[in-house]
Amino acid sequence: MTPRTCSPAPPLDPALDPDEELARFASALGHPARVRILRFLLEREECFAGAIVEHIPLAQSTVSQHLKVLREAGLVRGEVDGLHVCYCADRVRLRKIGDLVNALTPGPTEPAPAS
Amino acid sequence: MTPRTCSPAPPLDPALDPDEELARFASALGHPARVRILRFLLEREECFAGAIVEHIPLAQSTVSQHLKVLREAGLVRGEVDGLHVCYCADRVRLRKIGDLVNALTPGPTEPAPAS
DNA sequence: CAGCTGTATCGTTTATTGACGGTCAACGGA
DNA sequence: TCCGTTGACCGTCAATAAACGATACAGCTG
Repeated sequence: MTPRTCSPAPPLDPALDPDEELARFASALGHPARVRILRFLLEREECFAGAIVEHIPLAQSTVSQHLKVLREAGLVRGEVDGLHVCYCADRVRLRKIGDLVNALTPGPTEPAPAS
Repeated sequence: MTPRTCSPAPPLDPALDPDEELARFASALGHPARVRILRFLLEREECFAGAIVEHIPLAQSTVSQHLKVLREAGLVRGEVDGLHVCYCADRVRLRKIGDLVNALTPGPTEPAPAS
């Protein structure tokens, strides 16, 4: 069976200059609870919202808000599955953030932006 | 002459759990003006504060605030050089952020945390 | 259909952030 | 010594974010 992975590709705002884009992602990661949620989702490949709420010592509504922020940044996707909502971290998007950060400091591990 | 590189190694708060640490860094990167400042510093290897203020369409005091945030996150160092303050981006710290983000998504380019 | 359950959203409160002008300390030059 | 320049810091204001309880809503289940 498929391990309940979320839909493959949400759109991404194309009209952002790189600084704004990076700032947007970083901003979404800029709260410990959100990092924690993200890490939790990454550990478990997928899970429904209730599990997250149980894992995080915050009110359900607060967790939902954080999930919304993560969703809007595209770091997380959620899709309704009957009664539950199944959330997944978007690894591709996360990779992209790492790339954006690494691109700031061209160095030994990052050959060159090149053409 | 030395190219005005800043001092080598400021301390780093050791007692932070990884989530908080990442959130802290991300939070510092979470504003377009700060990303822009950082990029500007990275382009120029070093420069004094006035140049940054000229480059960013914000009041001097605002830029100074942003520099403070970047300084407190350890992304930037500034040292007084007579009348000026010489700012440098901390490439090592920036690398570390990239690593922290990439470590979230162990994948093809990131062999494994291993033992 | 009625009720329960899992989530999202609303409205409120408090805390934090962003931007600004003003000011102050440090320094260098006249 | 006096002045101009540089940049940090302070106080203020407005805007945004974080947290919560309450409520609304959608979809099962009886």
